[in-house]
Amino acid sequence: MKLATWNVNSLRVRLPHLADWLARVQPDIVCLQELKTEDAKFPRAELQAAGYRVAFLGQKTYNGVAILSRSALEDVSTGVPGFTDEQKRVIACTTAGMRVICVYCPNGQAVGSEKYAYKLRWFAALKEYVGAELSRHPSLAVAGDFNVAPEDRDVHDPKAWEGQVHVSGPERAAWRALLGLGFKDTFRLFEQPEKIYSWWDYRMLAFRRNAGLRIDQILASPALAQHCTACTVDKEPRKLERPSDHAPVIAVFS
DNA sequence: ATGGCTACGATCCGTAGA
Repeated sequence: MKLATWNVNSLRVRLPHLADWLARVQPDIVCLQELKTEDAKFPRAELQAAGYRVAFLGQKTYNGVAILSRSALEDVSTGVPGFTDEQKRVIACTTAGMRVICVYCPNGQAVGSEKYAYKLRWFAALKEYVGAELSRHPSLAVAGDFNVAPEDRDVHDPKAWEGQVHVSGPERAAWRALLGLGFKDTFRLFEQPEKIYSWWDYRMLAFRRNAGLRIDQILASPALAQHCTACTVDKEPRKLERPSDHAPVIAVFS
């Protein structure tokens, strides 16, 4: 069973890459972020033709999340209950015997900015939400673009990034608070090569230099993590013409 | 040198991403 997450940075632009990738990798469940697409323009027919049921929460220009699954999607919920937010960042469903929460966490722009404060508020609300969900759904995955590089080894140049947004202490503490609920970062359940990242700036030849951050993660509840047999980043789509700036992350469960 | 790309929705530049 393969569960993947991918920030596609415009679903309409990336649909050919996504379709090719689905055919090649054959994931069972896919969490998508940054659709940048209104629901009316969601490419439902194309994804159904590829063999997936779909649940999505979109908006014009910004944000937008979706879950694709080869199995039925049940009990779809959107947003974080009790956290009023115009930004479409969270969708959840039950599928293939597990609960899946797809998240597009806020960028935060710059430490100290209003968007940074929003990011921290948002993470606090997410923690309450996933904690409550965990008690109801022992087999729970939280997958997406967290916009946090949890440790220095997730950063190509920790010195240059020190104290910056995505790596600041409060952001990392907010991310670690999710692990405090019992979740595992599936990528770190396994021995990994060094310098594995999931995002590279479009500028400065960052991908060629592997100047990236590992900000996309698949978190698994204790019961689910026991069944995780692998977690990898698939860099292949990042090598294509007009790529997303993020690469997919794939976790395998027995 | 605080830029460098890319996507979007509005024009022929501004906002945002990370």
